[in-house]
Amino acid sequence: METYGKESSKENLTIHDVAKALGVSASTVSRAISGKGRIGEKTRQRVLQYIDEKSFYPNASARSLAQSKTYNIAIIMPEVKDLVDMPFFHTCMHGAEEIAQVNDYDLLIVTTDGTNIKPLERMVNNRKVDGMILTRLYREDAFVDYLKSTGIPFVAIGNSDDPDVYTVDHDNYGGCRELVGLLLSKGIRRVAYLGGGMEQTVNIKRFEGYCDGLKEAGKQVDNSIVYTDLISKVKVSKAVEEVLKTDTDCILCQDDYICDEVVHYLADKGIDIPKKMKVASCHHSKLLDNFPVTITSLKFDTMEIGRRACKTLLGIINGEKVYKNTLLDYEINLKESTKG
Amino acid sequence: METYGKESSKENLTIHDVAKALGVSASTVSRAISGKGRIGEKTRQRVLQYIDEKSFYPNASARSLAQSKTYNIAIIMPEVKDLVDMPFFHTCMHGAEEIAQVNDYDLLIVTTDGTNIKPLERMVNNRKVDGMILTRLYREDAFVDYLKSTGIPFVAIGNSDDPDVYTVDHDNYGGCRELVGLLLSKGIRRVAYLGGGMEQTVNIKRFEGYCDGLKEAGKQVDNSIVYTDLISKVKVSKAVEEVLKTDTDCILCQDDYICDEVVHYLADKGIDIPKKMKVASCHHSKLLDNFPVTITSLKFDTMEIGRRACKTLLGIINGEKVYKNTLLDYEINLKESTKG
DNA sequence: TTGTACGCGTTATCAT
DNA sequence: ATGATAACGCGTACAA
Repeated sequence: METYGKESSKENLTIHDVAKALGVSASTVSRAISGKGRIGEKTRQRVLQYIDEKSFYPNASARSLAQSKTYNIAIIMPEVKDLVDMPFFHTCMHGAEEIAQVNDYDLLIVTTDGTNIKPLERMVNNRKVDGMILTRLYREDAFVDYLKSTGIPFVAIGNSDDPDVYTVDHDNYGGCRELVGLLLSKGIRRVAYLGGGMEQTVNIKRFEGYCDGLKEAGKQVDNSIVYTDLISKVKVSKAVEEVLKTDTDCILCQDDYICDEVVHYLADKGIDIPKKMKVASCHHSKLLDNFPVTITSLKFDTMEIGRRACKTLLGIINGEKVYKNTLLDYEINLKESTKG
Repeated sequence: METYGKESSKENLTIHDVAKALGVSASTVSRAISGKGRIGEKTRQRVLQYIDEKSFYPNASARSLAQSKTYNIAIIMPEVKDLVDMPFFHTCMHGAEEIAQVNDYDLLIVTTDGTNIKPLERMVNNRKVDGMILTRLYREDAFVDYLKSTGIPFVAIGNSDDPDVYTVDHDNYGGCRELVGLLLSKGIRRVAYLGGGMEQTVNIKRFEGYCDGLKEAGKQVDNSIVYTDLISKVKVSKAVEEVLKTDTDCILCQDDYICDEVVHYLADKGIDIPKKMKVASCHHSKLLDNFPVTITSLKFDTMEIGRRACKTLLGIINGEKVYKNTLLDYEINLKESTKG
């Protein structure tokens, strides 16, 4: 096994090689790189210059083993099937990655549906990551229970009642409440609510905002124009059909996916927006940009969600003091769809 | 150091713990797990049962260090700015992850623009991955040059002249050629081509397919209705405006992003599709689904691209024989936009 | 300030 | 078939 010329080839150097070449010990090299422990400034510079020159990079696995730290974090993505709002998750992912990268962490993606925790277990059991970001929260969240039981640091995107869970979220509640208030102040009389399920906490928050927005304006929540189980396009259409029978003059959509269906339905029926019916959405994405009429909506900085989630996670990992619950601001975009 | 009750706590076991408990040596345990090396069937079962019972999982970092293998691969994603066709990349990503997961590999994502190879270098230098998937290919690709120089296994999504590069791609050339032929056979006389830049090899392939499709039908490529530099919406509009001055009866769009703009422009001008102008796109995505008129397009199985890229990469890593260039099939969807 | 020696948990080589 | 032992490359008490 001839290893002559090893140094000059693409064989990887070790701190021992560096140490030998510089006539110091391996620990000195280690210290120079990590910055930990006392070390003379000149030797430190000497080492740093040498490893830069020779392009030495520490072996991540070895470092990992020695420190019990992987410098990896994982982000859990929902199954692709319901990819209607995948852009949201992907944008979060990129935000998280941005922060991870500048902190010399790598981001590992894991896709799984809401029930299968096997992929998480593998990561945790094999100690492939130092922490995790959960991109979705359910009311009774099996992932949360599992992660808590393991003690691994994690941050969830969304809202949780659990005082143990670190969360980062948009202020869905505040946004919806203010939006509803704004709509009512503009002369709109009755606002219907079209939502698609209450399993995810984000939807609960939006609905609460809707309710409190009404109450704040002295109005009652009228259950005959409230829908929270519109899990298919057909159901959305049906709901709009029902709403049209009442004297409702505005439809508030839980997200732009529902809004998409509402707008299409109204267009099909020749019902003018905003003349005959006003429409607003609790979430803005690219989807809304392709409509003939611009839609009033809540705009959130999704990338920032990912960034903050990652920052918080790294904070926890590094034992820093971080906020338990981060609530990011919203922006209300008033557009044509609620004009008049 | 009292370690009583250690087993029941969340302290992680090692193969030594297992070995001691079973009265065998650590190497035996290792063999039982890996399946490598000779080992008695009954001891093997005994070990396997025990580790299952006690939920022992090998430490990934240690294994990594010992084997010089990370069981990680990376996928390089383009910068988020031009997220017009991000869904393509994200879908690839999920496809790759699916395969990675069933092979006990983890997928690490890295975002970078076309010029900055720093993030790649970090991964390679620190040996955090066993291989990489490149989701984009440029004509003179700095990433390819770099990766080749390191010797790390990698697979690129797209097309490359370089005989050293493993690639997986849709048959963009064949698809476009057949699509053009089909359009012409349906009575269309002149097909304009609207493309958005020739840096990426996928666009070159599509354009070549367009040209050869024409030639095959005995037509000449007419440069006055060919655009390959429409890098903004305005430019696309301008191009359509120009094309409308000629007696062109069909516009072939390089991708659905351009198609989006074309359709909107025509709608604004009150030009009926397909009566006054036929439209087709070389790529289908969700974007096309929201149009008032259904669009004839090439449909590719993007998830499968990711899967195959990952399979190929794992094949290379494991020293298996794999195809150098994989070309996946296309599907031509004839819709209203070219009817007549 | 620097060096020595050992540990991190696994795999691989060599005996037995 | 199994066990002892040496890597793998880095971090870190402890010693000097």
